[in-house]
Amino acid sequence: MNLSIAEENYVKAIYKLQEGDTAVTTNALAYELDTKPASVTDMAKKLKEKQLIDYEKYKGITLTAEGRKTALQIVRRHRLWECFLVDKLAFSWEEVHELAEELEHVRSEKLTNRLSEYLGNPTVDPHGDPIPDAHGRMAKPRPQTSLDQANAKRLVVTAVTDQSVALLAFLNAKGIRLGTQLEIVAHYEYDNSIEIKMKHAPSLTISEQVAKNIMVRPV
Amino acid sequence: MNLSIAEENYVKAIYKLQEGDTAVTTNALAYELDTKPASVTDMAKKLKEKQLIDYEKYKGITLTAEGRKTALQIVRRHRLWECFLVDKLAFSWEEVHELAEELEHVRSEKLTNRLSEYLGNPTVDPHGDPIPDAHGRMAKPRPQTSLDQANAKRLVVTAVTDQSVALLAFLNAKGIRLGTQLEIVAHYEYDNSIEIKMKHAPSLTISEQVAKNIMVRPV
DNA sequence: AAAATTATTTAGACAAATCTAAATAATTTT
DNA sequence: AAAATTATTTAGATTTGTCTAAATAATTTT
Repeated sequence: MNLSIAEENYVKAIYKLQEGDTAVTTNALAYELDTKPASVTDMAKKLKEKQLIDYEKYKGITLTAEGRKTALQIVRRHRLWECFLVDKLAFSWEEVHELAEELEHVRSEKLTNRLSEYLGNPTVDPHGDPIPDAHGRMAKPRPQTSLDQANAKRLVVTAVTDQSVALLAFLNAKGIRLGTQLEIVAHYEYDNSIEIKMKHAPSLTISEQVAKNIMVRPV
Repeated sequence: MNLSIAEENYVKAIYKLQEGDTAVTTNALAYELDTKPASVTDMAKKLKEKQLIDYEKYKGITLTAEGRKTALQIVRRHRLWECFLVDKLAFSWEEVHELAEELEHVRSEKLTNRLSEYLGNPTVDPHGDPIPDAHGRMAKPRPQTSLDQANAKRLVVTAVTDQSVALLAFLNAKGIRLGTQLEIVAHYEYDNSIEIKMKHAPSLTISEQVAKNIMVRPV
């Protein structure tokens, strides 16, 4: 099936928003894609026609098996290009998302597989997200929670869920990246802030807002 | 200026067809882009509006200085990606053109320059075509002629002007690639064929049609 | 130089992807 | 359960890039 770039972006966004088998709403998708609900309705009809999604008026959207397969291919390409940009071209993690958004639309399986091989078949991208293999299989992420939910004291950063340039640059500035080890010093209900401490550095305070997007596991 | 992929393809095609300051005709451009003359007229108006081309009804098309600059950026990206695919991902030269057609539209100067650096700032692509540098400057290709025009006997292949998969695969099969040294054994007017001989191989016969697309210089 | 041919442009249409404004359905509040 | 609010869809318009068919300009042939 030959999809346009717009169609690919919809499929990818639906995949991202669909937790389990909860249907994705028109509004949520419009917000995610920075477009209008009316446009989402239009596209939903097309993608249903192409059997990539299940869609009934007013009932929301879910991917079909075929749609999920397509989504995983796009995600695979996106994350492999991110690895390439960081590992080979020395970009920093907050710069690569936008570039990968463009590169992911080059739909050549041969290119994708060669790129993967060239990079040593990585299983996670620079933000800690798992990379689907050529068959769409993904390593199950190890149990992780967001930093604001963590009970353990000594933690390691495994992923970042919000890939906005702003957040990633902020974390960069604070010295927080994948694999960074840290301890929770205190959690202040008073102003919803968390005090953390990294090795060889003074402790620092971040908001719960930020902590929600930092995934960690006990070390 | 933000150009669409279609606009970029027109600018690139005009650059390719424009020899010296001869204007490019509507028909030639339509043929090159596999579209209709009427569509070319439509797009010509848009590109004139954007000051990328000079265009007067019935008088043909030439690039402005701005248009030439844009074209060179696209050509630079195209040829760098071709180098990447051949040098790093082990594609053969006939496979890379189509992929580079897509990759060339990722318009990030930072990416382009990092890629160039990563490849060792190459000055020619896998087909022997020169790569413009970040300022649009290109190494002047050394004097070369097409194989069917060559007078010298001992020659080296410097470029291939037609990048169709068919021709490149044909040359591959015959063992002809960039840098290949050969001798002209005979040129038969009778059936417009040329007999050539490469080192350590029996002589072989190719048509003038093919020879026209093989660029050579005396060795 | 008139006729025939070829090249180019115009006019009007279409598909894809989007939008706004209005209508309708679903959900929440009172 | 009626009213108010929110979510979604429909209808109709817009932009981009393309097309066909017809009209016009340029060039070539006779």
